[in-house]
Amino acid sequence: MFLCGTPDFALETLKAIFEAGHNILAVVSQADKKVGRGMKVQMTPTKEFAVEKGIKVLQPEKIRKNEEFIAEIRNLNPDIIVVVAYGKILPKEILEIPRLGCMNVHGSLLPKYRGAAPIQWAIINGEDKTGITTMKMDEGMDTGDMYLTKEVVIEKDDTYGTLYEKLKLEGAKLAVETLEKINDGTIESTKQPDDFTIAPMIFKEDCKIDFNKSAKEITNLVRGVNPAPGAWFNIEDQIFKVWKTDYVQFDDLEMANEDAVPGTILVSDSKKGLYISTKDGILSILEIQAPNMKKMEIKEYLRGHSIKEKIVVG
RNA sequence: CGCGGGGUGGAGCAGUUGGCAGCUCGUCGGGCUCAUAACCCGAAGGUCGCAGGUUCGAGUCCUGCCCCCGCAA
Repeated sequence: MFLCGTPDFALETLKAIFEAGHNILAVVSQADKKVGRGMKVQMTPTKEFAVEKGIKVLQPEKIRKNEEFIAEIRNLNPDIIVVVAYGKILPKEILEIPRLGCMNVHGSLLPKYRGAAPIQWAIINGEDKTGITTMKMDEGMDTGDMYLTKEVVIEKDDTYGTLYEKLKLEGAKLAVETLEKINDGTIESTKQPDDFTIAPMIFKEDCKIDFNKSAKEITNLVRGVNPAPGAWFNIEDQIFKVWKTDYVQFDDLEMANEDAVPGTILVSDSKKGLYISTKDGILSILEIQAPNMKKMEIKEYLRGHSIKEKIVVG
């Protein structure tokens, strides 16, 4: 067999398959990236593991019309190709090479949340559950026939980061289970229902806090993009990132003015915290990051800095 | 040589045109209160990252070095 994938989400599955005793012919990863301060080149997680275990690593810059790469795969003649968070769509000529097809592990309950950022969007939309789906790949974006699914509950305090960790583990387990059943011929793939939704890539603009939404929706956004890239808003032309929030009702807060324009700083106090009005409910900022500073608990931040009350932000 | 910010009492920060080193919180002592993470009074605690330089005088200006952090998913 054969595995394509880059980040540590894929690494978990790679490890599980390796430990289950499958013969991994090669690992395909995106090119190494320059990361960190000083732009040091760092190996991708899957590559690092492969190198350690002496597995062949391929890092084609492009895969479409890359005859050399395609010939290499034909030559290795895998029974199946497993793809996890690889970041590129495989062309038909590659999909057709393995005898048992290509299997993909996706971080949602398909057909919901097809696309690049299923985990983030599930949280942003306030879902109470999501999951993992394994499927037989076709040429579309997460449109292949499904093999197995596994539900995962989204807890109230789950963030993109914590949910990612949970799904990573479930994904690895489900991948191994699916592989075994495919191998035994004890599984059928089923067509996806028609009511699909798309989870597109998330850009910085998507992470801007809109105080015309409810405090609950904003909190879901904050959870969904933590730890990256982070929700943000402006206070007097300075960008502040927000890492943790909660929401309270107007009744719960003294001095709260229900008529305040959404985005008004209602309370800014190093003992009480930072509260901002929204269209529906009050947003309590719990963890903030000012420009060029590290993340700070809000009360800690307000001890050294002042944010004016009554002003409107956003 | 990727871009940028910063090192000031225990914590988070101010510090203006170079001229007595400040603020909020915490800590300690005392007081008030039925009571408090409340309130009042008082106290301790700083080689202003390191090394040079300019100056009558440097946290502040110049040079070199060390360390920390943010963005580049």
